[in-house]
Amino acid sequence: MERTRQTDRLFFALSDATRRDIVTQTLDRERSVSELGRLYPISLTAVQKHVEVLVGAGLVSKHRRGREQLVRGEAEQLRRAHHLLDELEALWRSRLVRFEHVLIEHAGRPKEK
Amino acid sequence: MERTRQTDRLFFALSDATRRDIVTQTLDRERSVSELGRLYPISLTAVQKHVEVLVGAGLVSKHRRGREQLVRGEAEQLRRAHHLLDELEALWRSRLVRFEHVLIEHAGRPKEK
DNA sequence: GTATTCTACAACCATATGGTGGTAGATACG
DNA sequence: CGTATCTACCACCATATGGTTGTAGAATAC
Repeated sequence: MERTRQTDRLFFALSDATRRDIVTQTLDRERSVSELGRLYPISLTAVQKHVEVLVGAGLVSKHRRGREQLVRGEAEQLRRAHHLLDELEALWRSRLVRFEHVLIEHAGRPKEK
Repeated sequence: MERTRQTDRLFFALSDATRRDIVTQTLDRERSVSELGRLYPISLTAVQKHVEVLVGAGLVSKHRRGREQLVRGEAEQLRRAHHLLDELEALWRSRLVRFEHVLIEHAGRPKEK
């Protein structure tokens, strides 16, 4: 159930274009919050909030260097999102397999009108 | 930009546990809205709203059969979500590759103190 | 026919979200 | 030192979200 909330946060964090871009921008090299702020036409406070959402989802991490706060994209968590989708698909597949199994069972018996 | 909004909707739709479960429940066989309503401890109206969000994201489709509205999970769109994550990861990889390239360039020169 | 079921839709409410501006504390710069 | 920069935090606002109840219309069941 805690895991569920984490999944919620992960997908929610990915549901905003600015946040997705922040992840992209910070995957190759760390960027300070104010540096990120210059990339978008919104206030620095707004960017800070987006970063906080991403931190909560584990998609980026923050750590201080002097007066600035460096943001780094966490590729691991991206893979986790991937894995979660795999699980959904796997769930689907297992259900489909069961469904086909039922079909086969039925096919084994003479069809009734 | 329209594509971006669609991506927003897709991830947002996945950011709620009830909605994810609805997708799971409707992937193997169609279920009516009221049938889904019995699965969760919330009002039928709330379930209807969740279904609408999923329809907007393309994760399920709805079609009438008599008085009931059948909901079917769309595995294709799940795969699209998968693909979008792949793109994010690819973006990350290409950036990482560039970064490593820079490292190699630097390694080619004598280190300065 | 009447009654029941399934759905849609409207109104409403509490909270969350995404944005703003302002203030204040650290840190770096000249 | 003083000043500029970076960040955190607070209050505020508009809108979205997730939930409720209630009403009404269609299709089915009896």
